[in-house]
Amino acid sequence: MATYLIRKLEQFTQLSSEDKQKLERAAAAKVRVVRPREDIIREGDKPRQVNLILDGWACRYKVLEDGRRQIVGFLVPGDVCDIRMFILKQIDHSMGALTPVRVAEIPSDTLLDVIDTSPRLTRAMWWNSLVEEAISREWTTSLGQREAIERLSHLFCELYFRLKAVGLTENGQGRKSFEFPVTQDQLADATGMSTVHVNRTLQLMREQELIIWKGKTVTIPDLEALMSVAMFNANYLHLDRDGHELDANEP
Amino acid sequence: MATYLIRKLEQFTQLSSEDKQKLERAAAAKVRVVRPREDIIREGDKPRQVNLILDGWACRYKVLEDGRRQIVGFLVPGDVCDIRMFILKQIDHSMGALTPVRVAEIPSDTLLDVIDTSPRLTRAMWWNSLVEEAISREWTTSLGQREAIERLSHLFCELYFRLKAVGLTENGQGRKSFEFPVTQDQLADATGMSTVHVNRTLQLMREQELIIWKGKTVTIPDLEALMSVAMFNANYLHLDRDGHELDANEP
DNA sequence: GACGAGCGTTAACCCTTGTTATCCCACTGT
DNA sequence: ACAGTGGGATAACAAGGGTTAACGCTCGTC
Repeated sequence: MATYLIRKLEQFTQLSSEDKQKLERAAAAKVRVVRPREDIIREGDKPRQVNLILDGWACRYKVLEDGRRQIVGFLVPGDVCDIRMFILKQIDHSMGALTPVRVAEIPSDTLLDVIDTSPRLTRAMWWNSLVEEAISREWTTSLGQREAIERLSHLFCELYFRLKAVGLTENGQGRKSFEFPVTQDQLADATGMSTVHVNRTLQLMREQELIIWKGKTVTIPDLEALMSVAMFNANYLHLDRDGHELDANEP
Repeated sequence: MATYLIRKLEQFTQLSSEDKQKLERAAAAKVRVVRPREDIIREGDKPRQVNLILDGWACRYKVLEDGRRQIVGFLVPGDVCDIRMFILKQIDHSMGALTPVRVAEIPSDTLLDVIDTSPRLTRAMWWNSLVEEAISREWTTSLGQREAIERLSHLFCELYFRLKAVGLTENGQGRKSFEFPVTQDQLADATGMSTVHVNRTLQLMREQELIIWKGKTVTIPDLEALMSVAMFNANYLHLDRDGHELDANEP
């Protein structure tokens, strides 16, 4: 159940089989299914438990008074929606399902207990939330400095590396691909662009063979080219366990 | 020494005098002075200690390969630069002084010890980093959805509330003001706008009497008006200890 | 007292991106 | 077979904001 989370945490540090079992048990407690467009948590809710994405895609988003919406992050399998938030009186942003999503509802106490009894897990969960913070800063940088094509390219790079870390990418004949069940509308909300301009820019990216996007599958024919356009530097994802360098050509 | 940090944390919870003394002692250990334009920490550095801003203004920023710079957050007195980062191998963004800054260098162990021996402080520090995350998401929202005048207005609102929390605002004749030693250039890097457009937009804001900015002092003649333009909702700063509502008219 | 650095201000022009409005296709339910 | 809906693709036009290039003011320094 918690396979993806475990895979992700193991990017940071090796977990003992005991640690893994603890996570598995915690995630197995209660599973909820959320349909597309439904919220997993809504801004203003009081945090009661911690939500772990088991399957499907979701996003964090904020809505302005006049209805404008900004997606501030994508949530993929293995992502924990709201760890540590239980010390706040209310959540300051919403999380909504983009596809059918299976969520494990872990009672705060259970998670606290899991963490308290394993320093290694504590560190791994800290690492995880530091990475989320770093991703948020990188989004700010993208929205502030990168222009349309760079911004989209950067997002595809980010998602490729994150999905690779949980084993949700494929690598056939040097072409990397992954499931990407997001509409252009949602992509517009995430990149701060209009739908029309997202579409225009995607056409351009296809022309330049930066991505191939058919149905719900995105293929990256040349990751280094995409990274170069995006000025993507994977350091902020902190995936370099044991100082081992990230390499675009590695499977 | 740690006065501002203590004031900030007390927005979240009452601290015992013992807690406060612990923080004071930790902050008194070693103080470094950083000159304007110098870095407090540079991207790629290995975190060795935790830096607490005692005095002055700084910012977090990221630089793209081609030199474009995005400021991803402002650091004011009482802000902790890099708590929790010591579990990472390297820092993923730089922090630079905007004015002369006095920084307390707190050894990681000291801080861990302080936190470990006081659950209340632990929670307060957690709360603090959750607020920082929330601010980062709000910046993403601003850059993605708010247009120039809204974006600048929002930033002034954020800074007003943050500075109020540490006692660095004044409130004479209903007009709120604070020291704001930031150049239009830096404001441009923070809002993802060009310097020229920052200037244009500031002129507009002065015309509409949203702000008065003379020398290094910003005055807000009508906070509610500014908040309205910015579509500012202070919830994300989580300053509502004991469920007490935030009110623009309160001193 | 002259000079330059740093910062703010303005104008003219242009380009990236947003807006509005169609049209098309694939899917779904009846 | 039909309409309805959601998603994608395009075109024409408008506008917000970037770029470039001046100019001016206030310091601090020699």
